[in-house]
Amino acid sequence: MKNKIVAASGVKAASGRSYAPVTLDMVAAAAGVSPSTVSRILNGTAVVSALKKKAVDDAIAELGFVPNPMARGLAGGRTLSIGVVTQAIDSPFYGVALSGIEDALDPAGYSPLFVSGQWNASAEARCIEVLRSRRVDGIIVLTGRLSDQALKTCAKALPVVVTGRSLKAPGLFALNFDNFTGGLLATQHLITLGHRRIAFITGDPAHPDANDRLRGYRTALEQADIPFEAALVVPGEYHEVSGQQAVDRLLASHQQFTAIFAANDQMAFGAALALHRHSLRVPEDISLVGFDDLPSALYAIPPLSTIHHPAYELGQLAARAMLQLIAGEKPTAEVPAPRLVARQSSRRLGSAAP
Amino acid sequence: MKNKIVAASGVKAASGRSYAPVTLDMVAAAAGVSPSTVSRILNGTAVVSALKKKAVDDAIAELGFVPNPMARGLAGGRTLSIGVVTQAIDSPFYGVALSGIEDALDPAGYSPLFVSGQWNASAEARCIEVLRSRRVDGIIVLTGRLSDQALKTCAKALPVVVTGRSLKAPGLFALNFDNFTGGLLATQHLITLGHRRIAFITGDPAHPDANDRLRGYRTALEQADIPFEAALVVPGEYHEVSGQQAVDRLLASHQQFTAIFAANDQMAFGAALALHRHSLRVPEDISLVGFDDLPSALYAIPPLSTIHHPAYELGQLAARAMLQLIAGEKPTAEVPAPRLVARQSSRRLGSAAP
DNA sequence: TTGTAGGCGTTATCAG
DNA sequence: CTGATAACGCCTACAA
Repeated sequence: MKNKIVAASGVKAASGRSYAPVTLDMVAAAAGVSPSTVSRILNGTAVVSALKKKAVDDAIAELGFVPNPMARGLAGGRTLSIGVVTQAIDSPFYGVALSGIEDALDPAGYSPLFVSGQWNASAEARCIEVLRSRRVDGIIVLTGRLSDQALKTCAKALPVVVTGRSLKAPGLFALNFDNFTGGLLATQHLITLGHRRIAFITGDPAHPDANDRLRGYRTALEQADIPFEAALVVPGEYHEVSGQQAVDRLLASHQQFTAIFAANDQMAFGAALALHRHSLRVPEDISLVGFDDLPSALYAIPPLSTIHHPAYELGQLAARAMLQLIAGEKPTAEVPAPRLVARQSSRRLGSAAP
Repeated sequence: MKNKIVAASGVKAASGRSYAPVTLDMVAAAAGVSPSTVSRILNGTAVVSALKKKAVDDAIAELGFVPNPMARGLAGGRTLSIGVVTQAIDSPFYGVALSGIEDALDPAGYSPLFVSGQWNASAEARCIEVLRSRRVDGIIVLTGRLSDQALKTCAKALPVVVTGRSLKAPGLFALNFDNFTGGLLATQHLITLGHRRIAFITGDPAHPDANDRLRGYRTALEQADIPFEAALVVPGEYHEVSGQQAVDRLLASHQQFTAIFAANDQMAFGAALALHRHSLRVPEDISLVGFDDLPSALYAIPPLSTIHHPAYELGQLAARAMLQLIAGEKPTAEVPAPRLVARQSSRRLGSAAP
């Protein structure tokens, strides 16, 4: 059913003609059947004789008919559009995820409707109102600040897929990345390289994932019998400036450290710049590890060691889960496990060569 | 079916929703007026007595009524949504522009509907079909590959705002950034610093802006009486890898050069990495200038000198122009002029200190 | 200034 | 299997 819609618009695009309001009724007339029959063929709602089906398919192709989503939404109660609450559409991390969502939704004939919550619970709540008023068929929330309760309530009204937290509720599916293990891996990596005084730049404490990453850091230290030192943990806010400031503060405090683990890549970039400004080289003087594996991590100087966070796949998974939820199936998607990507920003303590 | 209320709740119950649809009719009933009066107040279509207006406004607030965009769209009115054809929603440049669009549209009650064309004319054509089928009130095309003709045709059916090219047609408004001057400024900057052998990494030749930037480069050379050398111009494709490869090729060709101007920041980042890999320092050995002033340019090491391209403002301007077009006004927006942002990746030729 | 009636393009519910 | 017919929620003449 869905494929037909895509095919139809493809044909129309290929013919390059300008828009004309071809309605379902016109198709019906052209095919010599009733509108209901056309509708049934379009939606696979009922079995139709092969003969009429062909006649209708031909008419659709001929006329370049594209169903009107408005009318469809009004009559049928669905809009073939999925609301996506993101925090910042221009974030390097979310951008990739959105791209994954779009790609997964498209073949099913659904369109994403993006709204930005700006890391602000009340803005997010407003976003959800907007989406509802537009009668989206479901809502995907990319790691926001809404309370679990708010999401559960929302899920009573329409399917919800949320990333960045674990949560169980009817009509709701949560897709959580294992930030704890990610933090663990990153820290273990540095420990394995011989580092013992490892500074940590935290993420925004309001994010659950930030705390998980911190827990991973602490656990790795414990496992290696390295005492935790609060002075080596500096607060950040997940963006570049905060990483830069964190390092400035760290340096000003005269704490000794040979490595830095930043809770995300953006802060790692800021940290790298601060180190550079203080004439500290990465990785010769200080090893640096980030988190997320943004596309740009590969082009940092030196290329950043980091934890791979599959944002694109996450978007795809979320979208597919939503499609399943809508179809009444139970989503089973699992987020890929975190994986360390060792590049050139980290090296063995005291080694001259990499 | 006995009456509307029963019918409505029946539908909702069937689809398992608890979201109570408040309709315009209900508002009318609550306020003791006719539906058309409510509609008029909602749209400002006609003058209504202050008394009834207040009653209706109260009822709307009381019931938490939100007009159904589907019904509104179907009935022939607006959908309050603007289609935005972007090339890659996860591009650092476009992400910022989208953000500007969203922010400018929101206060007017419009929502953007983003679709990605992937730098592919036929995909873009399909995008436009999708947007039209969703009955968007207008289309903003962010620098695509569609032919001017295709855009003009499209503009006959609904308002179109396009960036990245100059074009005049009824119902169409083009917002073009002055890429030529940008290229000129960047090159002049390097020349002023004493550089004479300046390599240029081009953008994808399929983009008009890429050629304009190249023209700017050539013109600056001419003005300074520096002979143009084809061997110093290497093709790129606007992404990091291509910048990296361009430098590899340049170095392999044994051409002498003291500076590189990359047609966008992403290629400049790739170029910087390639230089780093070849143990060439920026800016001590090679000066580097980019184009676009991506947010991350500020955090490159060293921070990248570049041409400021106001992506966010561009998005805002495009959105506002669209709003004007819809209102029947003639947009007059002008894109801010390009501006050089000198940071640390470029310095005077032969100088030891910055 | 206000109300009434008809229709926008589909889907869903009935009979046949 | 198929075809009328009634919604869906709102807007816009047309009438009053």
